[in-house]
Amino acid sequence: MSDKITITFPDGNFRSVKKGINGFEIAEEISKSLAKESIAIKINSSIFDLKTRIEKDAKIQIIKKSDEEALDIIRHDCAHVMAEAVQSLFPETQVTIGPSIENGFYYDFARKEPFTLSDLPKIEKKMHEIINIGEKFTREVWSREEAIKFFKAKGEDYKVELIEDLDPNEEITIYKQGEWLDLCRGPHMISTKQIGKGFKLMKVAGAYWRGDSNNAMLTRIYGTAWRNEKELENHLQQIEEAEKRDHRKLGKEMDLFHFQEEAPGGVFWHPKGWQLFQSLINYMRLRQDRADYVETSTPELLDKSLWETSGHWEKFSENMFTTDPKEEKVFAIKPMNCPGAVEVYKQGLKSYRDLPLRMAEFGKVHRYEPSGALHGLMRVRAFTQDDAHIFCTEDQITEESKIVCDLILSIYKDFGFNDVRIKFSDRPEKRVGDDSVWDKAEEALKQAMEATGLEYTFNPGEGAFYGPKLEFVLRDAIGRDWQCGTLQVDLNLPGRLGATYVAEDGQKKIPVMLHRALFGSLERFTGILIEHYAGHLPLWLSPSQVVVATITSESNKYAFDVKDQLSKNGLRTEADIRNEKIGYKIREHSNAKIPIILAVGKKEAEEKTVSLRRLGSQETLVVKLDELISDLKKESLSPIN
RNA sequence: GCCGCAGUAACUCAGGGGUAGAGUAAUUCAUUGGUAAUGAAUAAGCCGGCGGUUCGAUUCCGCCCUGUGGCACCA
Repeated sequence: MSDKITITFPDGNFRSVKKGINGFEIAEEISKSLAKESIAIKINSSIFDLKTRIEKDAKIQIIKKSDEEALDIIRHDCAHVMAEAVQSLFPETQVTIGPSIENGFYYDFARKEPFTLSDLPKIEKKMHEIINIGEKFTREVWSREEAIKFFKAKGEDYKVELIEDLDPNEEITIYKQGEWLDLCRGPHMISTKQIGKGFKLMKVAGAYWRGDSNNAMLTRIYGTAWRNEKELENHLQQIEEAEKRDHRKLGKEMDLFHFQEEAPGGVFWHPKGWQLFQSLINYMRLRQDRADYVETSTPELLDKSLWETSGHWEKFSENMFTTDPKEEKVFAIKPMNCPGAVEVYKQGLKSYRDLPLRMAEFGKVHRYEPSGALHGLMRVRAFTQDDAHIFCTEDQITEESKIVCDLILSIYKDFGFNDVRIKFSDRPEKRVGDDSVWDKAEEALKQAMEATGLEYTFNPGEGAFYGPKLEFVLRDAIGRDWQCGTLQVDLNLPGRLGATYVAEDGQKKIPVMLHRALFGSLERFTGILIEHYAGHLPLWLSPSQVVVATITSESNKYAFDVKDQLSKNGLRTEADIRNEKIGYKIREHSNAKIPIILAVGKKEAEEKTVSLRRLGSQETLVVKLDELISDLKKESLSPIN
């Protein structure tokens, strides 16, 4: 038997090495600098500690600190170092879990007094000390009994619970760094020193043990970690950039909307915000008209019994607003539009010839969202859905679903959202209807997805209580994901609410109902657009499109003349004839995110021109008034016109 | 809903057991100017609400409301 094995590198080169060699030794054989740089090894597509012995022929790749794959390991190491720092500073603290996450890591601690922001600098300082010492990470395999005994003795109840719940066949591995140790699968780097300085503790938060609100609340510390300080700096700057785009901040600055104490989760739309909101509705209405939808409107208050019949009451009564019973009847404020839509459908006898019937409604719904969930326009208690219910036959599900998918993607493109992901969710635990019906609904939706050829990910158990659903997640200008559109195949509610149609054979049948929303919540979508565009709305959406600003009062008359002509041509225009310097006016209107500022003075008045300046540009352009009007008329058209 | 943090002038924020502060905005006056802040003066506050401690609370303590960062939830 040979004591040699063959390792193959990513570039296809291979070499014969002694059996039982580890990644560090391989790196050293190649070069000293590589050995210094390396932190882990990929063996046949799984990542291991650098010191892991290789016993068989394998494809390997040395992971250097500068590699993309290093991030996860650095972050996980950071979590361990933070836990050590915390336990050395606050010995009464129990550790639980501490994974790496997007952009960083966290660790959940159990402690009587939750940590506060003011504890972070101390912990961070201690972390730097631990990193500077350069404690070696070492891996050990323990027996289950040994591990349980050890953590029990230490009073680490959560760790004991974790070990007890591990798969009995799984090896129990412990990672030590200096004196401190943790139950962990790894991998880790060689030394804490390799973490470097590219990390920062960010915030503290409460988090339930094992993500279950029935369990104890732990105290979680979040950190961000990168390969070097420059990357960290970069990340912090990105956070700042996102804060600048915050729709709550911009909404105030642009005078779009406000919230107040008396209406938690309710939006007060100001004239400009409402203008934007209406532009979106008008756009969607046109798109729907062209896609053969009809539009309806149904009552906000419906007898509670209707919600019991639909099944909403059973699942969501806790989250529904109801009226104070002035008579026997209790009314519920609608949290969804579907029962109303079915009632409209049920008026008059429907034939298979009427199907598919695509019925839209810009319905305002109210949901009692948990107080902690509220967030600006993104999560409110009263919002407007661009809802529609497509009544169709089972045979039509695939085609109709495909049409909806195409419509959604086409609409998102009009706002510059080209990166859209689709999630497919199937039956949840708490649901209505027989499994055979669910089988049919899920199968139909899957077939529809096949027909579109679009890629999707699978979200088991996340469907609506009446049917499986698709969710459309779009990525904005700075790479954040927002879940907006949805399509749900419902073979349950139409039957429960008594909808029928007469089929070709003269028999009454129950139609299928597809629920779909494209923007989802208009309020939320407005918020997303504000952040996506950083307040720089395209001309067609901008509530104020043009400001005509005078240089001196001499040009007031001309300014009003320009404003009138633009207004007559459908451009939302204001004149600013205040006794202020032009620089002041430019600054103010730029801050208010007005897309186009026209400065007019003596010269412009004489020549019938304007001096045009666009938001975000320092350039000025002198243009003839009539040319400007025809250009802006074109530019301000919505994408559907 | 749970854990942490916050609430002071229209806005952004400082302050702190003894009559409340700044910048911006507003109002008035002067200034008529060429592309991101002209100058001066004036006025502006139940210091989120309710209780408690105290001679005295905007400040300290408790409860509540709202917001906020997470967790949980999201038809």
